[in-house]
Amino acid sequence: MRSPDVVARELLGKTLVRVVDGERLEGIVVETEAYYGKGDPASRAYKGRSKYNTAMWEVPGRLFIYNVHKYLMLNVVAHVPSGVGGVLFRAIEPTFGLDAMMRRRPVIDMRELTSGPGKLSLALGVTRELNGVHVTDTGAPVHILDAPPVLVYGTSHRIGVTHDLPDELRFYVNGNRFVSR
DNA sequence: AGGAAGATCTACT
DNA sequence: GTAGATCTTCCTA
Repeated sequence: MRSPDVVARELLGKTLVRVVDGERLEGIVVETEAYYGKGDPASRAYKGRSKYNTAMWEVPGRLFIYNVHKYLMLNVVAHVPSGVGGVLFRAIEPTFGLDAMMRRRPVIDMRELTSGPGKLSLALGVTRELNGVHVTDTGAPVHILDAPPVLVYGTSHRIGVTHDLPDELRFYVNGNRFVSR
């Protein structure tokens, strides 16, 4: 229940957990981006509320999933009360269940496994049915485990957006191999 | 109904 | 570094 940019920073270092087909997959969040609502031309909420993006207006802490090209983007809803916004997971450092991730996304170079929003969705077996799942519920098929905040981190403009805001809304763990670029 | 654009990725130069 | 694949949503007619 805070601004997307605050949540995006504080998600760095937390553990993203995915339970699928009886297997547990884990990774440390190393790259995120913040998206606002009206006023943010890069946001999926920019053009107003419709069926597919309605999660961005609703309860913070739930997943928001949508596609770009052939891939699914994994987001968590984040905003102050009665606000609009979300945080995109752009990269994780895989820490558990690597073999199961490799099955879903075979790669030679491990660095390619989860170093991008579309890549991590494939590796973690993300599907549209996960829309609306609460990430604070440790019994959920996708949830997040708390960890000490990463105090020093890098920032940049968001990647791949055609109309960005003046602020730098991409956050990443300095020097981590799994950061997308 | 049709076409364009997009928070991407891969393959090839 | 650039081109092309590919799927959902949105805009216009």
